[in-house]
Amino acid sequence: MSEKQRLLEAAVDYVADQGIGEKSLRQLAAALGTSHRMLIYHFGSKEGLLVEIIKTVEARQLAVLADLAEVEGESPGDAARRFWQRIANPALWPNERLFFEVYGQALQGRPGTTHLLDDVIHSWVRPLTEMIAAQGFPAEQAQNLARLGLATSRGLLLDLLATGDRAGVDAAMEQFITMYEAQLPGRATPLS
Amino acid sequence: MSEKQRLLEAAVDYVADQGIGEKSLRQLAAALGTSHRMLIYHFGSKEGLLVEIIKTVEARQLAVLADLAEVEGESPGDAARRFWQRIANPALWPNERLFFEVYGQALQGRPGTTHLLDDVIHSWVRPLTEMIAAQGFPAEQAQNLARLGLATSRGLLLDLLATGDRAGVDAAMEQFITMYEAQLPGRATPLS
DNA sequence: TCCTTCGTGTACCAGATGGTACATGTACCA
DNA sequence: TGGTACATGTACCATCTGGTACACGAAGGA
Repeated sequence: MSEKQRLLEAAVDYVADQGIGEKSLRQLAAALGTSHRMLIYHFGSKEGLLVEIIKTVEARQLAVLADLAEVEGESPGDAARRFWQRIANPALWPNERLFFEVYGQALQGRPGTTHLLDDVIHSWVRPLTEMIAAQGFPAEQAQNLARLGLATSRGLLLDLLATGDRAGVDAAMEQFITMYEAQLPGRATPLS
Repeated sequence: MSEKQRLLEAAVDYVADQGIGEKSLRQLAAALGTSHRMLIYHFGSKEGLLVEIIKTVEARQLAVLADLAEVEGESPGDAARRFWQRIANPALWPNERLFFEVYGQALQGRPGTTHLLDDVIHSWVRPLTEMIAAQGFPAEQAQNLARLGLATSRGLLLDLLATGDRAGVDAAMEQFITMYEAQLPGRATPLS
């Protein structure tokens, strides 16, 4: 692995812990055991470094999704539960905090961050839609459910990161999954 | 209204538009037609200003909630729809973008922002729980539904602010409300 | 009239900022 | 051996940063 790559990984770990907002190149460099001169050397400019950090954060987030291979014979509700258990894992919190920090800055148009907005929804909704459609939902409803499930997960994650109240948030997610299970095709729908 | 109050309101409007992240006192002051000297004079320090801005953002957010007086004879689903219509109103987007930007920074422990985390969940969940409990839900489930509804709304709002896809996000919310209506007490629950 | 409060302009400060110039070291390949 | 690509240290730069010192003026109450 190149020195550049090593520095980048270390930089992401550091800003995941400390926040990316107010850090100067010199602070960053000192924490990584190098000099601000080297960061400019490898990444061209501060914004160049920012862009690469964000790409890494994005990649780490997507890795969580990609890791969710399907389990044979698992019910849709249990798949959702496993999905949530994985996302809510405290080991991922630093990266998720950083994700939301950058998301917020991207919404405000900070240079170098806005490309994150292009994929932040659809790179998740696309695969989730496929998984849900495989349960027998019509395509359009599957997409609505994917988008809804993503939003609910992110919203509850924001709650969890703010309050740390794992039990309360878990209960809310369980409520959601219960409602989802009641919608599954092949089940009597109380309204029809 | 004091000069300080006037400046504060103008400052919040400005950072709602431009982001609060990288702005210096001088940039802020220039945009407000004053000098950085005056900002220090009125708010003591940059962080003092930051704190007051955040309080204002928080207050504006809560004003949206407080404005949701109950409507006689409205069904629970329609109340939820009205709730969402109000939140998703584009006129509120700048304030909401700023809200999420500050939220992200608070999660990373930026000084002067973290007090937002104390109330960001419960000041919404408390009143929502009451409204939902009034529909006949048991207390605990009402709280779960409130927390879930808040998270879902915020998650879909993040989606909306990133993609601008009002139709897609509305459809996802409609899916959620449909699932919610199916849970209402006094209705046959398909699992029991 | 005097005094106090509020607001403001000008000028300054020490320190930090992102970025650059230039020389140097080290490894490996021809 | 010489060269070339990567990496690094030192020193410097103009500019900007949050914050301060001080003087000044207008308003208003005693």
